[in-house]
Parts: sequence; C-alpha cells; structure tokens
Amino acid sequence: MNWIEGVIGTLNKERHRITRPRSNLLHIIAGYRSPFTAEQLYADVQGKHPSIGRATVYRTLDLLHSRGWLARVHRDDGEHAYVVADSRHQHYLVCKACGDVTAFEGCDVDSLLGGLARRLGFEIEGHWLEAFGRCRRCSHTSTPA
Amino acid sequence: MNWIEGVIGTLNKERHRITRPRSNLLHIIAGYRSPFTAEQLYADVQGKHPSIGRATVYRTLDLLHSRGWLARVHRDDGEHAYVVADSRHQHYLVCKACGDVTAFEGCDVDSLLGGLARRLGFEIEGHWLEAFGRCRRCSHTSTPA
DNA sequence: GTCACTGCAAAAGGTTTGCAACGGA
DNA sequence: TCCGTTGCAAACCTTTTGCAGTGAC
Repeated sequence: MNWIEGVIGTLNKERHRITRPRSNLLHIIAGYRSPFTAEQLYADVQGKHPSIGRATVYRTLDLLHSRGWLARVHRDDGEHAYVVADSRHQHYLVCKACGDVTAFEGCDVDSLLGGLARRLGFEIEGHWLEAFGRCRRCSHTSTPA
Repeated sequence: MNWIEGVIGTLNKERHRITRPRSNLLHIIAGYRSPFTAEQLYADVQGKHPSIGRATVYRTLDLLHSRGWLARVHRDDGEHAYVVADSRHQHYLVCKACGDVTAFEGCDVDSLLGGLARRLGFEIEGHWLEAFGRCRRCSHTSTPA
C-alpha cells in the first residue's frame, strides 16, 4: 500500500484531488503484478465500478505516468503497457509466458553506454532497456505458471 | 543502394513481386537518415507518387520489418518509428535534437543481462536497448544540426 | 494465366477532447 | 465557493481488412 500512499501524497502536494474514481483506480492499479494496458485497466474497473469512464482511466494513467508513478513498458507488438514503479530508474525483465515483470536496477548499462557515448561524442540523456524471455517458473514448464 | 539490392534479393528469393509501388517505397525509405513513422512515409510518398495507397505503405513496412530490413524504434511518446537496418542485432542512439540515429553493435548488454538472468533464473530470449540524447553535432550547438 | 499485390473504402482499435455537471478542499 | 475532475459522446489518429481489379513473373 506504500505506493498508493506515495501517490496520494504527491497529488495532495500538487493540489490535485483525491476523488473517488481516482482512488478506485489507484487501488486496482496497485494490485497488478504484471504490465497492464489502459484498456485492460478500463475493463477491470468496469467490473468493480461501472460508472467510471474510459476518459478518466486514460487521464489518470497519464497523470501517474507523467509523475513517474507508472513506467511504460514496450510490448512486443508495440502496444504500450504500464507497470507500477517507484521513482528510481529501473529496467524490466518481462516474461513472455506469464507476463510477469521483474524490475532490476544496478544499472551497469550506464557505464556501458558511457563508454560508447564518449567514443561517439554522443551526449546521453536517457535510455531504455528491456529484456524478454521466460521467468524461472515458466522456463520449467511448458505452460504459463 | 546496397540495402535496396538486399531487399530485392530477399523478395525475389521468397517469390514476392517487385512491383512499382513497392519499388518506389524502397527508394524513399532508403533515403531516410532518421527514424520515420508510417504516416510520415505515406505523406512523403504522396508527394512523389500520389497513387500509392496507405494500405500499401503499411503492408510494405510490415513485410520489411518482418524480414529484418527495418528495425522498430520506440519514440519517447511510444509511437513506433522505423529505421533502415541490416540483419545484425543492433541498438540505437537517437538524437533528440536532430533525430539522427546511430546504430551500434558490440553488444556487451548480452553479458550484462546474462549474469542477471542467471541470478534470477530468467531465460532471456531477446532484449531491447535504446538511448536518447544529443549527437556530437547537436551537443555543440543549441539548435539542431 | 496465375496469384501476389494494389487502391479504395470501410472498419477496427486505441486515445483524446469538448462540454456541462459534479464534488473535493 | 472555486476550480480540478468526471462521464459521456463524438472526434481523432493510426492501423487493419475485405474486395474486386491489376500487373509481375
């Protein structure tokens, strides 16, 4: 629940309002353990709170993403999905079988890119790294866990 | 022009046809020096060959991408763009100022991810790495080169 | 001549926007 | 009360699809 508290703190600080639809969305989002798309969230929301509109879902995702509370994950097909994020810089291992996401830091990529950048005279401002594969459970079974 | 020849060779081998619209598209694509979107390509095509339809543009991009002749680049906003690619595995440095793309191989990321994967029991099948920043020219000027 | 390819138009997604009403602070 | 937020519906934008006609081989 720490994530939710963090988000609410931020919103308060910025004079945003903690409305009921917003709060409902936050709780559903906090419950996800894999990346989710906007439409998926909308569908889930409809189940519990049918009165919440599609626009609210999109606007909320936008808000959370712009504040760094959600990270975008690029799916194979280019569709964008979101994952709950803390504010540190992270990368993701995405399991193709079960959809599970493992985040990792310890970003040695920085030094890798650093050397490269020096060589090319490129000034790096940010990067995106994501790996796809099968998580421990799924690599031991033929079907998703 | 090497890229075009390569593409045509592949298409021939696979019993695809080198039609006039296809050929026109190839030439325009080969001329790009930055990532381009489908709509951008369509617009450019319209200028020179107004009779070519949107569907053909999308279908051609799809074909080229599926054969590895075009690589997808994720833009900041999540929009997908394409860059001319050869068949090796590559990563890209994308200049935010001028849009220039520098590809690099020497993928030390593999070893980095390898260690990580072992630790987590994750079986990696592929990864995506992309860096954003300013290229040599643009980091020396305030305006895009 | 065959069949991959084409343009068109319509449909299908996914996302954004305008607006009047609503309701947190 | 004030103004950020909401739901709705319509608009938008990008991409896909069905189909009859076309043209590369």
